[in-house]
Amino acid sequence: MTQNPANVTIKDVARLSGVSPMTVSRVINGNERVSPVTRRRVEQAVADLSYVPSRLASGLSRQRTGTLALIVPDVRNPFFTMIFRAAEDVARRAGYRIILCDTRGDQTIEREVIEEMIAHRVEGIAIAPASDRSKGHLQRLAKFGVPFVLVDRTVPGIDADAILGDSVGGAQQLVAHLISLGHRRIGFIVESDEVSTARDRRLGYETALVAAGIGLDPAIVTEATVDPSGGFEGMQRLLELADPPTAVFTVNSLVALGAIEAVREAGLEVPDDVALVCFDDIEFASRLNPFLTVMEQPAEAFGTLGTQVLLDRIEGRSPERARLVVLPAEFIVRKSCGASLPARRA
Amino acid sequence: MTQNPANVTIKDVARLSGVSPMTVSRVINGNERVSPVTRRRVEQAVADLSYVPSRLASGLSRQRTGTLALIVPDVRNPFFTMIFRAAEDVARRAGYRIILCDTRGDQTIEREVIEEMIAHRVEGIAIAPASDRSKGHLQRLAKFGVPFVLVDRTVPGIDADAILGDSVGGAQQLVAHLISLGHRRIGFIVESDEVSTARDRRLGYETALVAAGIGLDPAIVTEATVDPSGGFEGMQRLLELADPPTAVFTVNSLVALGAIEAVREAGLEVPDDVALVCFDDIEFASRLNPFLTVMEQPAEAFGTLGTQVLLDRIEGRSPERARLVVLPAEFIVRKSCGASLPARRA
DNA sequence: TATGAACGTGGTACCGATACCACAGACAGA
DNA sequence: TCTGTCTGTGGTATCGGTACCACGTTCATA
Repeated sequence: MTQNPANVTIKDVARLSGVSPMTVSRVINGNERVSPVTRRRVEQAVADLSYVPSRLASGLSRQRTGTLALIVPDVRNPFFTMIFRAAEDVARRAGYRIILCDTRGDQTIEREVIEEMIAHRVEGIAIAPASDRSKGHLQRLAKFGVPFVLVDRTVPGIDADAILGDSVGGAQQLVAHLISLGHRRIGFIVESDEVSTARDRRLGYETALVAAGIGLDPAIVTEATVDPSGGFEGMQRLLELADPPTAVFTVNSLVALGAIEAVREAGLEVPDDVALVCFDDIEFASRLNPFLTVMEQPAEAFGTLGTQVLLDRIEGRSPERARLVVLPAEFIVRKSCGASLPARRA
Repeated sequence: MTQNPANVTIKDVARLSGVSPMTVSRVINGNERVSPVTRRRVEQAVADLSYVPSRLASGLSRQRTGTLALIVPDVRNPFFTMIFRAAEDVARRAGYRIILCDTRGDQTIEREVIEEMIAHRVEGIAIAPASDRSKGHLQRLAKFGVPFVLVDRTVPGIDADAILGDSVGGAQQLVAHLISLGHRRIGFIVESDEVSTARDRRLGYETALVAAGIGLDPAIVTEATVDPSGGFEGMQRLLELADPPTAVFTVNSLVALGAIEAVREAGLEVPDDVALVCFDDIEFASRLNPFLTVMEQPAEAFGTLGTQVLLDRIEGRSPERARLVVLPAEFIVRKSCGASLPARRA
């Protein structure tokens, strides 16, 4: 039995090629101050022994790991998956690796994951924080001097680079569209006010209503978890009202899916009985059935720009002040808003 | 300015609490042979300095990292995302972290990623290999003594623990169902024969046809990439035939989505003009529109069992021989197969 | 009172790589 | 021929922890 290659160290390579570990290190790292003959001998030994340098050791010695982290609340949400793919691409090109972490929107897990990443000595973090209560976690990152960029969500009191969507404007446009179709009683299924996108979308929702001279009715704004089951329950609550909304805006498309199920379970239909609009498209769902009227956010751009901004910050190319990027969303009218139906009132 | 806590080492903590680094190490690792008084002093110092032990250093010294890797061909595929979530859960409970890697089904990236994970000294890998050509990569893992478990796909010539779905049986059942509905000309859109699930599903497809006394026609079996665009092109090819199939089986649901688009673009409809069945449900798509007749695989179970089997192997609880787990799939009849339509022929 | 075990703690070497400095030899210019 | 520079290489300390062994105390038991 030959030795397990995972235990082969730089010294073994040095011994076999008859040079010092230092020279092997130079060859591995592409340092040009090595004679061609030596280089070849070392490379041969590396191959013969199947030597793979330990990133633990080199990271420790070099005091840098070349690793980033992307922390998101839910990898099942295609929006975040797309961000990851794009981020990975940019990171790889820049010579970094990226670790994906799922917090499940849970503060405790988020805290653990962040400690984890600090312990790993990642060089930077892109994070879609679970909520405003993530503030403490982010301050901890700042204290440790770990650069980070906020993706999709801000946190009050945290001054950092951020890549955001235009939640206020997008929501406003979605709701204005419903209004233009004649709706005046428009419900809103939204997640906790402790999430910046939820707050911003609520603001856009209210702005659109007020601009149209429609009074706000807190009874038709309901809080839910950001997944289909949350949307289901939220819609159920709205439908049980004495005077239910004729149209509903949901904070994202996962919530919309559940909302639709609730509508159907009540023996009603979308958009005939309840019109529906939401944020974020779900590619796979829309291909099968281009149904949801959505405000589609450029997920890849979130990942690409987020990573670039982070790398700029890490490598000291950023200005002192925090950078803020706001990405416009694309309004896609499909069936769920009932745009093709006759307007309710002229 | 206080010192950056990321640079605080065990020695700083030792100095502040007036003990040796060794004792600090004991406190950190919950070793009970430390007096309560000392323990409290050390804990205080840890808190005061915001000390977070370096996983690089401890990993290097301890010769174990407590890290696993999950390598998949496409994180956008909900099937793999579900596996990740489940795997993470099991890993966390067992005190391990898990790194998710996306190879994009690309051999080159897969090779890089595996080298990466070896360099990281992960203690085990769960992998859905890109194709049979991954064999070399897996042999490399074996050579390095890194335990690994195959998830969803096998590779000929690789003897390792594996968690698989019943691709042969599932495919057979799907195709038999189409036959029972009167179809005799059944197409197949499948990925490269270098992927075990593709081979197995093809085998199931052929078995079902032969069992029904239907001849095989290579003209209506077409190869495609495993995503909507592959399905789109595959279906286009089938529809262009002089004698196109009346029903089509696609290797998974992402392919099915594209196939449906092609059918529609040709001015036809599913299932009226072409019936459709496939593997893997897409939760988000099916909630919106319970349309696809599918063979749903228990994705979470793949992740859960895969990780458990891997951990057993790592911790020496496994038998010498490789374990093979085959998970049954669930047949869900919905609209795309046209089951509710009058049968074609009696 | 002597003995030995158990307890709490520290010293030292080492995990595997790299930074920094030193140094021998080749070679150019005076 | 002598000096000075450049090239290629090695020695040593160090990154931040941990394993292993040793040591002084305390305390129960003979």
